[in-house]
Amino acid sequence: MLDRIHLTIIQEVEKQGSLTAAANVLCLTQSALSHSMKKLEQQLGTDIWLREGRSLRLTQSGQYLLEVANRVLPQLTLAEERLRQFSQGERGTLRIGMECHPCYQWLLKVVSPYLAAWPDVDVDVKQKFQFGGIGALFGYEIDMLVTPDPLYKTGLHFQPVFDYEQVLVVGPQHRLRNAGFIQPEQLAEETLITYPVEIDRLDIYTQFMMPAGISPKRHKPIETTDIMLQMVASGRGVAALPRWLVSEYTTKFDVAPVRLGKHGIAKQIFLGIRESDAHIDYVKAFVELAQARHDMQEHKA
Amino acid sequence: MLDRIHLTIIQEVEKQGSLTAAANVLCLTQSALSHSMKKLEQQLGTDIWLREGRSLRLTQSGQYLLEVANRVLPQLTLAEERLRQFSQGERGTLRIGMECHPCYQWLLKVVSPYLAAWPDVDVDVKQKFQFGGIGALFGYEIDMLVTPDPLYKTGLHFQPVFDYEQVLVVGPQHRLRNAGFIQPEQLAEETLITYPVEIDRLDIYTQFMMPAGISPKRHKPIETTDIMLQMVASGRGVAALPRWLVSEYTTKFDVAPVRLGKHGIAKQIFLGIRESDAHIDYVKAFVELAQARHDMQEHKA
DNA sequence: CATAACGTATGAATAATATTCATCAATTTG
DNA sequence: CAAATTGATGAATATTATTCATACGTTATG
Repeated sequence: MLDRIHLTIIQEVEKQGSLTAAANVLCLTQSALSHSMKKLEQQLGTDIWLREGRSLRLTQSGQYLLEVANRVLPQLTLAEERLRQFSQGERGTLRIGMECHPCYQWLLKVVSPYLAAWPDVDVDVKQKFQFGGIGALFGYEIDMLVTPDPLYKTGLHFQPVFDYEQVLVVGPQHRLRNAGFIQPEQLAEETLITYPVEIDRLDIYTQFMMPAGISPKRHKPIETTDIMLQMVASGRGVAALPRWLVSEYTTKFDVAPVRLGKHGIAKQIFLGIRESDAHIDYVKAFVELAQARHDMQEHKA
Repeated sequence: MLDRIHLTIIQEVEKQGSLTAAANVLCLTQSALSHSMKKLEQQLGTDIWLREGRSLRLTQSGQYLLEVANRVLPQLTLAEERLRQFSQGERGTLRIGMECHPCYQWLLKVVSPYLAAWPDVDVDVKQKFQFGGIGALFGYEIDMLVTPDPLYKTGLHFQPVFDYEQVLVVGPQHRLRNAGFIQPEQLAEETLITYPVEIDRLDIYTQFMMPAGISPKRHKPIETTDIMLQMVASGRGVAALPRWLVSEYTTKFDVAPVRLGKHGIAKQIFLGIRESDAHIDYVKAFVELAQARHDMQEHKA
């Protein structure tokens, strides 16, 4: 069977000019090369070299094999180099899953410096999962999960990476705009605009209105943050978003944040990975980058 | 070292779904595959499969290796197939050298049916040789030589493939046009047009004029047969060409052949090969094709 | 829920293969 | 022409691959 060693020998013999010289370079004896190639020639049924006195000249088969060697061997050495990079965690693909809209905003800020620091790592972002984010993590659909709902299970590791306050966003001249904070009842006559997800994943429902037995007058799902705030700014309803996100949009739209309840709704985003991946350099680096940003945030607060 | 067998195993395991099934297909034991791959994993420093219960899942490294396998293995099997074809003489490159202009005309007629019969054989035609045609044959510059001057030496094999008469070509109203044959002296006042080669390779000199101590009034070298005959037809000189070649041009130009000397100049073209190549199918086929045409020609005559 | 069936891992034994050593023949070099 | 160099080759040896026997864990089944 035509094997890597044969291609290597042919290439080296051509480079060195003789079996003996090639044998030295390859740390083998001349005899070994001679035996190897003779066997190959017998198996292929064609000579690779014409033996002329004590020198070798490639036959047509030999020339062809040399071309194959020059083409194939680099592919194998590249593969080995790549695998070394994989094993050192220098290269890979980081598939990040996300389960919430604020997560996405946060991610954008982290990925950019990460990509710069790890040029050989590809980052894929996925948003839909058949069995939920945790399932996707366990099922190797993704390698990392950004979520507000950690699930501390064996085999997984979660850590908080971002703290924020969920606030109500109102437009100009809204009657609640200057309230220090609001009570659930004050939303009963409002149109509530949210991302199009199940109600039990909306904190303003689960943590604010549902405990008080209140529903908004109307509920309107909107895909994008921009459109959502545009509608809020034009007085078509109110929304619930992270305070920091609202702050970023106040120059663009005339909207204002209002605290939900006396103490506000405190939220956290978590980063989850499989514990078995914790040693991989480029995974570790991502977690550490997130950690560092989190520490910075706490220091400011 | 990443070797062909490893790529084969990875590919087959993926195809069959398990080590055990792949082992059967590859005519090895499950144990052999397990040992092989474990060793590779240790050398590469990275796992290829994640062992989950009794099934295997490719890691990133493994997926990458599978891609490499799918890309590289076909190249190796193709190479083996090509080498088999080389060994069977079904495929190759036939480098044909030529030393005379009539040779080229003859070759064109033979190559065309040959290429049709041997679609996997490339034919290269070369016309310039550092050490002459024979030298090129010995030096493996070419595999076949078409020449009027065979040299029967050990290691080479020549055989005649074309007989023809070298004749003088004259234009319309030429004073020699209707002579049955001419003597050397009758060329003393003519302009002789020939291909641009050394005089001692021109038969009309070596076999006709030089023995009689005669030179033409002028000697004009012309590259192509067409231009040459055009000049002859316009009365600008006379030329020496094979009779059959002149016949082919009589419809195109108003030229006529005249015998050189009472018995004419008889010429032969020979086909030479290295004896060591005589067994190669596509070489043998070419020689036989030439032989067949020669026999046909003799039969007609 | 026990148990059969199946898949992988592993150490030791064995078989197969590659490599070396010693030597020859042929060719080139000085 | 002697010395040096190169490739080929058979036998001895070392290395490597493969098998065998078996263990361990998972999955399927009645």
